[in-house]
Amino acid sequence: MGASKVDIYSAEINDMATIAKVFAHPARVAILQYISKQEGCICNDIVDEIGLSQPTISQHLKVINEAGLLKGNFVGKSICYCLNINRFQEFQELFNSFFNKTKSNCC
Amino acid sequence: MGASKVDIYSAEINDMATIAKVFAHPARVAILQYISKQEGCICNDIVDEIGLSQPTISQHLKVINEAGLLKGNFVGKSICYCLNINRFQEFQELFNSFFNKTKSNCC
DNA sequence: TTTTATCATCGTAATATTGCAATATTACAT
DNA sequence: ATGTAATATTGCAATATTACGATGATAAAA
Repeated sequence: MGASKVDIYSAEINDMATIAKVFAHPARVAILQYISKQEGCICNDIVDEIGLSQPTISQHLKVINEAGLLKGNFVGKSICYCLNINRFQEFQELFNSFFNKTKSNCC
Repeated sequence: MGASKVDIYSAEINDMATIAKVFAHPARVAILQYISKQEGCICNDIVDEIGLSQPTISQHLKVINEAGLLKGNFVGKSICYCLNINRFQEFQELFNSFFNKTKSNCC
């Protein structure tokens, strides 16, 4: 196989897994941290900062973006990637809600 | 490829990704939720509850266990799985620390 | 217009993950 | 000891992910 049986779980559970997947690769964690550290949201030195090729970084950015975590502003020929904090906060709340719900009625 | 270049990231970043991977599959999220819901930590009807085969569930349990999230008590020939709340709480704190750090100094 | 820089996409190789059938192991009961 | 129920392990097929080189697309600069 290799494909998850998505249809047998509730939407809530699938959402949780989908969101977690974004953070389930160190490159994406590193990208998110790096972007957030930049004042004024500087562009693609991400490739230089992290040790991966430009296409690979671009691919990871796509995953992060599809999760709604990016805002991209064009500045000349570069793109300024910026964290979508609202969405990020949403994720944090979802995680906490999952954690709290799961541990609360535990044995 | 298919293999992550783990050696180019800090331990903190790799830890974050490793932990997230546990929650990055709906079966594992479902298993955790189910286990936590049971009063007194009941045994392996997880297979019936979720719609996957016994070997598959066993495999997912192994992943969860290797992350330190399970306590297993033998009760006759069955095993009572129980959430390791301390570890679970640890994970929650790690996530929150990552979220807070990342969003705090953002553009 | 041509060049140059930045980023996305395509194609592809290597590896990982998911899921299950078959089998092994474990632990109790008889 | 033998049988049986519960769980783990193995082996394999299908699919997903990761990474990169090559190629495109776009927009400023020359």
